[in-house]
Amino acid sequence: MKLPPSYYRQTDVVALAEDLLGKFLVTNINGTRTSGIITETEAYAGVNDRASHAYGNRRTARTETMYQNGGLAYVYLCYGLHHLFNVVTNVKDVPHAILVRAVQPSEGIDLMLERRKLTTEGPRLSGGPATLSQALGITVKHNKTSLNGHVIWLEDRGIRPSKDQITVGPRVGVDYAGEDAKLPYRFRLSL
DNA sequence: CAAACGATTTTCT
DNA sequence: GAAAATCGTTTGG
Repeated sequence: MKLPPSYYRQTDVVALAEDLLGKFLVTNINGTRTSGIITETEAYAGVNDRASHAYGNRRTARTETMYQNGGLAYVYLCYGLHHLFNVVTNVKDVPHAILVRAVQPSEGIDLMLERRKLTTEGPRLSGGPATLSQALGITVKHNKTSLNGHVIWLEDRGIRPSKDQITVGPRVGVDYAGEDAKLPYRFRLSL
């Protein structure tokens, strides 16, 4: 069920981003499990991708996480207040990552509502890259956390999306990336 | 050491 | 639809 370490070392980050649709993202932060079905992802394809933090083989304290062997969480602060969760893929020194942009709540919805300070379910619970992190309790403290451990991990529970459930399009919020902003690296799943 | 800048969300008009 | 909120990372002097 839990995705094995070998899964994350696959080399085609775009194909992997699409494959993550329908997988479960699970956290167990303070002894309580919360999870959701991944419904939106974006691929960030390393040194040749102007939209990636690692474009041009840039190695800094922050991007170092992406250069690690696949199977880690890359969590960073965006706009000073949002924690964005990524899955690091490929092998060591190849800085590929997949941004998880949305999940459909599954387990622990009460706790997710509490973390988000909401009272009812809806798109605002975990329908964006920053809101899903907050709902699942993921923060920058979980940067470099192994996805093979017991805090954050991914599971395959047998959901096999059909092609007509998947929408492909350009990535969001990366206008600064020039031509690369138009690449079809965003994947959405309608259940 | 100073300054600009976001892989966004929420609120207000 | 526009604008604020808000700060670590990165870059330039």
